[in-house]
Amino acid sequence: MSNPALEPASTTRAPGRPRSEEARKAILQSTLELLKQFGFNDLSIESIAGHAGVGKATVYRWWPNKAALVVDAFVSVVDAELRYPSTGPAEKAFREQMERWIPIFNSPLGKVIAAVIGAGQSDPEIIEAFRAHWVEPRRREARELLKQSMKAGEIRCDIDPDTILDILYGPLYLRLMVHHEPLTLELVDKIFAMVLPGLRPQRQSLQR
Amino acid sequence: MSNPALEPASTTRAPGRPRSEEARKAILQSTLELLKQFGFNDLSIESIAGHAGVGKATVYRWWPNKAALVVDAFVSVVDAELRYPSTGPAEKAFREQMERWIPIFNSPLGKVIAAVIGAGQSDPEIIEAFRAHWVEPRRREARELLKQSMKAGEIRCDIDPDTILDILYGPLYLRLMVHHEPLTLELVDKIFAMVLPGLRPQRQSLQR
Amino acid sequence: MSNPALEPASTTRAPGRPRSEEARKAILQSTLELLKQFGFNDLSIESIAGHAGVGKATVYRWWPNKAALVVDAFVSVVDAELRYPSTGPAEKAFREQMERWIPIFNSPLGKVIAAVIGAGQSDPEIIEAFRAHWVEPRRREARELLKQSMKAGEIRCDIDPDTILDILYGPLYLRLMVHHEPLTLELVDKIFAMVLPGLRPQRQSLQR
Amino acid sequence: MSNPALEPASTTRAPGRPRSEEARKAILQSTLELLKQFGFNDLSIESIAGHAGVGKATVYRWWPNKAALVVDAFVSVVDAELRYPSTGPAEKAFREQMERWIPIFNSPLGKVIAAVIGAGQSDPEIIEAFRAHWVEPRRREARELLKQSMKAGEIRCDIDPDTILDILYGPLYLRLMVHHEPLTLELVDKIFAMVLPGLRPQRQSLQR
DNA sequence: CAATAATCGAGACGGTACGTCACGTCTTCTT
DNA sequence: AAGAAGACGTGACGTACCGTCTCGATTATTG
Repeated sequence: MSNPALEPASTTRAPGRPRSEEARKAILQSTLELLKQFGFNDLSIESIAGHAGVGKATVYRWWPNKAALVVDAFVSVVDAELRYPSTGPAEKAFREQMERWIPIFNSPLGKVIAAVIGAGQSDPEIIEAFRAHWVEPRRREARELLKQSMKAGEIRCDIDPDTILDILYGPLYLRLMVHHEPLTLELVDKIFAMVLPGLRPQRQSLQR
Repeated sequence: MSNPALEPASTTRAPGRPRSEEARKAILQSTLELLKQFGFNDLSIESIAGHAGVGKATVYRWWPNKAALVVDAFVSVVDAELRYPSTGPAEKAFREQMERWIPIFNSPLGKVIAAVIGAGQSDPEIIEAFRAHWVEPRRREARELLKQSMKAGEIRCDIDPDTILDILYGPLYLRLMVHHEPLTLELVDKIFAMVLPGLRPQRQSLQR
Repeated sequence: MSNPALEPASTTRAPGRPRSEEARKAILQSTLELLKQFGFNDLSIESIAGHAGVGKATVYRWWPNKAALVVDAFVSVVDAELRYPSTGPAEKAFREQMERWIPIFNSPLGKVIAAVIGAGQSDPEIIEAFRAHWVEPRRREARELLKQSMKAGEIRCDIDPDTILDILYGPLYLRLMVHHEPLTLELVDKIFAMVLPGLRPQRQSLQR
Repeated sequence: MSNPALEPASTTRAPGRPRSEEARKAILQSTLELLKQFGFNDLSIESIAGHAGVGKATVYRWWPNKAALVVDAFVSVVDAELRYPSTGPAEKAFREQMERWIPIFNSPLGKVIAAVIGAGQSDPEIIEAFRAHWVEPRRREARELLKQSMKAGEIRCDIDPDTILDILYGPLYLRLMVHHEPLTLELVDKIFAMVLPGLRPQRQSLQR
């Protein structure tokens, strides 16, 4: 993102005082904290700088705007963690996965995820970063698991894995964003009760 | 919301100059126009008032904040349309309804809906207004239709209607917000292919 | 200066909320106060607004920059006051005048005058305003008195009044600005001791 | 001020890399150049360093603030010139000296002097630097010349030399700062026409 | 037909945050 | 040790909107 380390490796350091790593970490940490508290709109660069004990200019030196900063903060916390690979029968694996999501969506991180998706509605870069750093890493594994299960004849193979995942996870994201109903473990049960029969191999596929 | 016509019908009119209907329309129209142009975040009440040729106070007199105004504006556009044909078999009714949503979600109005949900992640009042003026009116009818179908034994009755609706519409909203896959009519087909078997009355319900 | 009352008298008021006279006075008053304390350079619009209990935008609405504001403040305090007309023999009149200046130059107003001249070195408008509202009104009277004395044969008439005034007042302003020596009544005595002989009608004028 | 050469001459040089004389010259040169272009207020240390191809810290290492730097810069330009011819009759010496000032005050250097005095009204350090590095070196010689003339009975001795110098030079500085009248050679003539009679030994001194 | 009352437009008000700039200090590597 | 480079915390800049307010003008109902 704004990582100079990604530039072609040069043995010669840039001249001048190097960037303060403490400042960078404090800024990202404060961003997450205040994002949970206030959401994206009521989050001000000024308050982030103040909370991080950092000059406003230092924030603007490294991030062009609030959006880029929030994305960086979100990515930094989420990039390598929170992956729960599962094995065994697909049904059981997905049910376990989804049940693990419920408390996470209800935690402060859930608020951050919602805030990032929300902010992404005004800024294409944000939603793209969300897809690249959140959705896709998780989908990759899930897609693989689904394909194997399809090959094994456990689940129907006339519907692409991504759509299946949308059907399974769509309701969770909907409730995360709209708050019309609580996000409970029971919801997972009901989703599976509804979807399982249709998940198994069908005699005629995609019938109307 | 801001509709005095909903007050108890009184033959006696309030004294004083009545509200200007032209101003109201101009404000809502300008809101939609600028919303499509700039998105929710870069939309200012000041610019709406200016564009509508209206005093800022006139906006604030009738809408408490930007969110309420935006929700009102887009509700005013789609209020009359998009009601469920409340008769016929439930399956067919929902499928037709969802298919009608696809082009709408892909139109500028879809961007408005996404913007409102997005803004709602920072402001509880917004998401509440979205629920009250958008989700709930539509759910009310859909819920009724589902209940009748349950009574008629057409669909299983061990899962509450709201969850069923979350499963049906969740994928649509997810794609609307995240843009990881396109919103096509095919998606509706696949959702139904997956969900229909589980929608019919089951021998044992909610089995794990 | 920034006085709309100077526009061609119109019977119709401008639309909108009228300008707050209290705010205007508070701003000018605070400007003078802080100018005395900090001088021109260390005077910030931000502090003026804060001290006056006024929004920063209100200052910028009416004055384009710090310089215009300081000039306005200076003029407002100085425009009609501090004129000490004197009659009688020119020598005595001027000596009295100058002696009256000493305590004024040593007072806070002296600091303001010095600050305005100082600021005028970076901004032609300031020094012009200083000339128009401070120097010229006082010179006008002094010039008149000198001309009458010349006609009466009391003082030489081969040197223009303005140069005489520069010689009399130059030392005062020099000490006001440079602070190399104190501004005392004694200085006035010495100036007159030096200048009086040359002030009387000379046999040969401007001899080298 | 920042002249290590004034330190007690030591045969042993300080350890480490010696001060770069090129840097010093480039800084002073850039200061003068930018000062003429932008005036004192809009002159930034940052721009001086940039223009001189020098690190900001190098400027701050040798000059405590902008004022000292500016004073140093313009002193460096005129340091060698403009010393009083310390012999001959005092009257003639001063007249010649003052006549030499007129074109200088009218040159860009005059603007610099005015800018420094102006800036000094906000910052005591500036006016002090001006006194120490500009006024005093010149006064020292002039004072000496006056004292010798007093001893020789050429000029009155009941008025201290500094006051005499204020009377002679006050009008010049006044016109330099206020611009109400032009600075011409004629002015010098008039000053001497006015002051000379009072400069000679008087029968009764300081009479009122 | 006035008096009253609520609306309208316009735009000034006290604020808050914006993104930029320069300050004077610091931390790095190079000379 | 001094050089350049340039990041650091700080604080003021001038701008844009916020939501509230005060104007005169307009448009209705009520006495």
